[in-house]
Amino acid sequence: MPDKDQERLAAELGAAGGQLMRRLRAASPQGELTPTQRSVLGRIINDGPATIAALARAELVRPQSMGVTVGSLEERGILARSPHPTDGRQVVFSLTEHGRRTIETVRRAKQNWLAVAIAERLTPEEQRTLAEAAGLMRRLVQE
Amino acid sequence: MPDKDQERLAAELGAAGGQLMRRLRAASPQGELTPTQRSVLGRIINDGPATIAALARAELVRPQSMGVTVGSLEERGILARSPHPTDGRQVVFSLTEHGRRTIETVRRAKQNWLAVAIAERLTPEEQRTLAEAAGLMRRLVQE
DNA sequence: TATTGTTATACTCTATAACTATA
DNA sequence: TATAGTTATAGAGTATAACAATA
Repeated sequence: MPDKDQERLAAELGAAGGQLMRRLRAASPQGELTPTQRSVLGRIINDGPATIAALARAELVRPQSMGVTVGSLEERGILARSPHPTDGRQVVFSLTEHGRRTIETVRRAKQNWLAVAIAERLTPEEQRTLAEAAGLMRRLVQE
Repeated sequence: MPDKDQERLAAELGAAGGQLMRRLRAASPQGELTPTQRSVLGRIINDGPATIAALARAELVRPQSMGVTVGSLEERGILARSPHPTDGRQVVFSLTEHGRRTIETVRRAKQNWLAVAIAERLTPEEQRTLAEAAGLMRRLVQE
């Protein structure tokens, strides 16, 4: 059973997280990648090509929702589909060359508001705290 | 200029934050309060009655967007409007008795998924890390 | 029967643009 | 002219439900 401090921390974390996400979305205008798209692409970059169902499980969304996200990335030529070698139901998505270049561009410091803010406004120790906290947040959302 | 570590931290924080917010939204079904609504109510509880414009500035959204959020809370009888004493343009929103009771209910541990997860799955030191990180996130989003 | 993916529909959150009323 | 609020419209992200194809 949570005590007062833990309830307050939950409220504060939710509010701060919401602001951070809003800020991130606001900082990715027009043709750029949205936070959701970046998250999906980051996973494909780290773990390799993946199916919609696998991405949905990893990102904690419904397959239909992931279908929309992946579909928009496919439309933009950032992801390309290919059939699964043995399972005819599955469709594997991988990064295209154009996608790889797009991501390189996005990762450039100028476009990357959050990375700049972290570098300029947090001490190294605070950056370590934040990195640790990101891991803790990952642990909390795991079912 | 951010280095590789800082860029990676930014990406990781964005991804973890996104998952946390999705999980929070999924954990507040039907008649409950959404994270955005909770954030606004928390601010009114802490700082007292406020106008739409003031809430919009504090929460980093446009006044029109805040108008939608506040409007939905007003429809549900959680917030009530009253005219500003001296400025005829402004409308001040405050918590109703029904709103106060709603929030009490939401804050009960059973409904509060995140508080329970924090209490059960993080050590006291990890909780302190997370609390500190929430403050850092607040600082980062400040313009 | 279970899983993968698609299509249709709807809700929340946020945005921009254009307007009215008040200062 | 500037600020507070409203209304209209749109887009992103997510959800549920119903379906087809494959395992």
